[in-house]
Amino acid sequence: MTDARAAFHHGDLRAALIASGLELSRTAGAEAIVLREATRRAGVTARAAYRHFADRDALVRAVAQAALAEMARTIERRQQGATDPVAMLHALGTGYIQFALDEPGWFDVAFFAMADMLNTTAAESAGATGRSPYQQLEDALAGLVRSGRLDPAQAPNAALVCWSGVHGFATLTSHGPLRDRPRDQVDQQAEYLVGYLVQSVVTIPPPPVA
Amino acid sequence: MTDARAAFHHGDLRAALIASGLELSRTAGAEAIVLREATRRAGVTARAAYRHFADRDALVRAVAQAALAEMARTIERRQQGATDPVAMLHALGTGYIQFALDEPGWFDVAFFAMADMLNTTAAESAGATGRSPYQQLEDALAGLVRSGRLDPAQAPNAALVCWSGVHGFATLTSHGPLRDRPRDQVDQQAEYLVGYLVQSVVTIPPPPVA
DNA sequence: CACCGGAAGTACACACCGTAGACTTCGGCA
DNA sequence: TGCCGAAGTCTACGGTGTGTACTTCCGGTG
Repeated sequence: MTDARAAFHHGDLRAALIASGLELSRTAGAEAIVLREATRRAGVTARAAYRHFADRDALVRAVAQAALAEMARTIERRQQGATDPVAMLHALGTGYIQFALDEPGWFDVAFFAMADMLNTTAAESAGATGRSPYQQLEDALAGLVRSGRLDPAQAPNAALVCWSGVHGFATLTSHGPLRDRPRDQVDQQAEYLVGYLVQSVVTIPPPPVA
Repeated sequence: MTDARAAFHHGDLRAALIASGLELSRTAGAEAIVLREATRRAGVTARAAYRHFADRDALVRAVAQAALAEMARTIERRQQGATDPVAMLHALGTGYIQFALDEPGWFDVAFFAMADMLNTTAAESAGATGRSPYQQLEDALAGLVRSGRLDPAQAPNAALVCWSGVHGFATLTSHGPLRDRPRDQVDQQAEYLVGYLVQSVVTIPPPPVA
């Protein structure tokens, strides 16, 4: 659908619009993606966008997938060289948070992509190794299970605890109440939190409270 | 500024606009707060809103504070009758999540109010007991410290871990990737997560990883 | 009591947005 | 060569936030 022959009047409008969307959302988040401005930057009439996207929301979703892929790449970069599953999980957590802090606009849009669980595992949301952030979490936990440091039955719970904790922290510190805290303090707290979560996971989690 | 004598041509337009804003945002979140529609519902010209709010954003923030207060009341209701600090903390966590699930629109707006840490402690964001959700967290942890179940030096870290975990879970399950999960399953996971966090807090947390 | 100053609300206007329908351009295939 | 369908343009509509200028009406002061 977006093969080379689709390059027609324009070069590849679909890709150009997504690129414009990334520019627009980088500083001001998802709501800054305005269809008319994106087409303007691509040197094309507003209505032309409708040949490639059903409506503005479809464009935003496409940009979101691109942002999520950017996030996956950031995480992969952090994980580079790590082979120990514990180190992998730790790098995943800090990479997730780092991306939210360094690219708050993209983190905001990426959440749109995540909003649909199916998209989270789509190829467009993946990094160089072809894994989306959520799949990267699954991978890291699978590594812990293989190395005998995590009860397989507890893996889903561990995913929940880790994802919730890291995502909450990322949200609170990038858009939320804690967004004005000095960066070095936030980095320190992130390090603490991720260390805390990783350590929790490699211990047997408590059973649900009755 | 909003005393009874301010009731002039209209009854109390400021309050009426906030009420309309709560209606509008209840189902569709913050972006559904459209100034013209709010004034329309108050039976007044669009421009009249500017006598009470600098711009749309100011209205949204005011609505956000009201939503945050609603959240505080939900939590208070959950805590009713609990005296044990552990039970208080547990009820806080589940109340926070319950509100996000039952009122996703208001939870979305409330985050706008939280976006400024000062607002989080403003009187308009408080429940019947005059405490905002963040203050309720501080109170619960202070109770744990008083009862000797939490090292005072670890209280800030505990706040961070709890808030991040609960907020992340609430976000993921109300607007995020997990929003389509069946409600009873989500409730079960919420119970697990909150129990997990509470138990973590009453244990000595691990030191930061070097 | 008359009056008038300022607060509350109105009328109109503007630029911008997302999107619909009909038209034009252009490349590849018969 | 001729034509068909994809890609993009033109024009238009209703909606939005917001600026400037005007009107309406209350409450305190002479």
